[in-house]
Amino acid sequence: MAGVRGPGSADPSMMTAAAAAAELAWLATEIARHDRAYHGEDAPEIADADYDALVQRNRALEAAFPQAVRADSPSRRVGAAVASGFGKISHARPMLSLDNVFSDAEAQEFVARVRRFLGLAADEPVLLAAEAKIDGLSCSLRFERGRLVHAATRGDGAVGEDVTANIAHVRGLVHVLPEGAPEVVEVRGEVYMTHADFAALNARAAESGGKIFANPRNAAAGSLRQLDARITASRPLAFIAHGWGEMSALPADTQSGVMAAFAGWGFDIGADRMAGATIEAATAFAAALERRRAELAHDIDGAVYKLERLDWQARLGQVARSPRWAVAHKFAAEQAETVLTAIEIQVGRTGALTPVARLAPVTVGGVVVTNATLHNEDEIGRLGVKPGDRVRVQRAGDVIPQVLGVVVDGGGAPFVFPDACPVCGSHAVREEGEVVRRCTGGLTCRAQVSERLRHFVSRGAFDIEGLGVERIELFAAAGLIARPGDIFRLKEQREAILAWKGFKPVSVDKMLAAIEARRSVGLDRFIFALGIRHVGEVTGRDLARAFGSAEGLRDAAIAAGTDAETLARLTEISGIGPVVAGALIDFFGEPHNLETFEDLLCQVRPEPLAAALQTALTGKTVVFTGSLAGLSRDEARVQAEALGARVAGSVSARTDLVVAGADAGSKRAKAEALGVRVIDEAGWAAMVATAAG
DNA sequence: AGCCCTCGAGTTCC
DNA sequence: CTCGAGGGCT
Repeated sequence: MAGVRGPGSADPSMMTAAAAAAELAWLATEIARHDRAYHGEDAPEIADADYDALVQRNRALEAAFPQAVRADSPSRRVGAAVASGFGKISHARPMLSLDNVFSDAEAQEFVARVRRFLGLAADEPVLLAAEAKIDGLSCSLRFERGRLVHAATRGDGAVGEDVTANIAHVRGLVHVLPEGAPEVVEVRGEVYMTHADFAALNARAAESGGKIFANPRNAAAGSLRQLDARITASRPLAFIAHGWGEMSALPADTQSGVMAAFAGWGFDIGADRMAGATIEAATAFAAALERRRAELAHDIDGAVYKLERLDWQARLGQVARSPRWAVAHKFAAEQAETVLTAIEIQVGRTGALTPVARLAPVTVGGVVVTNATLHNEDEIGRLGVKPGDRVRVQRAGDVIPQVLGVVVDGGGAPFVFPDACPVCGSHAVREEGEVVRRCTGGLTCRAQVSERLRHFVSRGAFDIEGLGVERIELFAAAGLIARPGDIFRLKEQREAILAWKGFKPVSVDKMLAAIEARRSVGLDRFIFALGIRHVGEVTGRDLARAFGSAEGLRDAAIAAGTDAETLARLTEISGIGPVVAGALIDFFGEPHNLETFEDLLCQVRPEPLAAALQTALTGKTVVFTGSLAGLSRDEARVQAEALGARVAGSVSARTDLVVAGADAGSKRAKAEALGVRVIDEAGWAAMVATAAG
């Protein structure tokens, strides 16, 4: 920890913001710990008066430094919700995952894509930083004025868990940065356990009857996520840095340069790395690493390649889940053989029937696998698998079990894919040209109803803590919940729920508090939660931006059903084409959906997205035409969108600006005919510079 | 018409 | 994680 070991007594008005932030971080952890002890079974550790002193100190600091109030501030928590465990920390920059490649050819393709996006000349070298990909769990360490203010797990990428108290004894990281380090530094890396430490830990556990971990990764995760930080301290964890989040200044202009600076500050950055590599050198590095895999002190699951030039990284930006400037080259997955005992059919929220292979338990890559998806009807045919066959399986990307093919034919009868829903018996049809077969039962199908509710409370949607799949299904089966709005009326059923076996007041109240907290929810989550076909997290966000309110979306979708002009406006939104627009019209055209929607709106208030930065281009529609010399189409689109503009493909009366590159043809002529403003590439570059600056 | 990039929807195991 | 499909280019 950054030297904060107890409640300070300094007068808040005399403190620096960084000192206050550090102390607030400590207070948040400490108060949460006492709350748990108080609400849970453990005996309280401190007197009530001392507890009150902590809370009051927290309040005083927050009053003096309102900008330092934490997302996980004790003063913000509702009642028993504090007993839920770790505090939450919002990442200043999202913690993304990486796109994967599985061969040298795919790695080459990654570089080709980078070249295309940046519009590089063929002879321009693209240099990479390559490093071993450690199999641990990601962690972000935030320093302000050289002091560690918090440590957070990745969580869902946007919000992680506060493990500040748990990293105190982790090897390979520092708690205070040297003089001259930037004001704000977020070092990201992997917390892991070596093979030797893992074996020793399990040996100790075996003697004392403690928990045996399946592999070092699980041991590291289980050890870090201990509510009692003293247990974590006794576990041999280590940290290797691999990147960064928010930085008020960068100590170098290349990936490897920044990492070298981290090493200079005392962080372990790992020995298995290579700077300034061509893609050929990088893949050779990965191949050599794979050969040495068994000799390494810790588990790795591949190599990571990142563009060295940070200015290029910034230009490439990211897609929904991962940056465009980095890729993980995964090693060949471990394989195993087992018997496929049965093929079962699951029903998803859209009614899709998905076949799942039940397998005789087999260990693959350190984990016992018993299930594997078979994706769809065609995949079963392609693989030629039948119940009773001996099959080869692997964990794709070392995670998801996958059936590769038949090793020994078991002689069983071929699997016949059902044409009726196994849950409700309704007809299951396969649309022309589609691969999936769907149950037509709709809301009469129990599986679809509970899967929809499950989607509603899922992580990207309402994300209600304490209300998981099991409880949702239990409440649905008991008739307490039929549609989403009912969740917000559950508090009226408190007594009924408490009468059931296995429901204690503490946990029920915690759940009810979490439900209450979600009466205010982001509009993007709200739209995603509705479960409209073809509308996932990203499209939900796009729609939230475009309409600003749930009612606005509803009205537009209803009007678009009959009005061609509204429909045209809908499909002009980037990412919305005829199919998605049709799905929106269908959804709001269905009286039952509309009722459910209105009912839900009586219970919750969707909040419009925080206003994006206002620039000269916010809300404007831009069209690019002709060939651009300094940047690719893709990059131009990303630039425009970052400034709040929409990029359209064709010029119309609603176009605000046309950027005409060399040899612009009909679009430019049309823009001029319509009186739309036309600028050239240099004019665009200037506009981006001013708007961004 | 065809290609590439994203996204959505399904899945596993801890 | 993987697959298929939608959207937006060329």
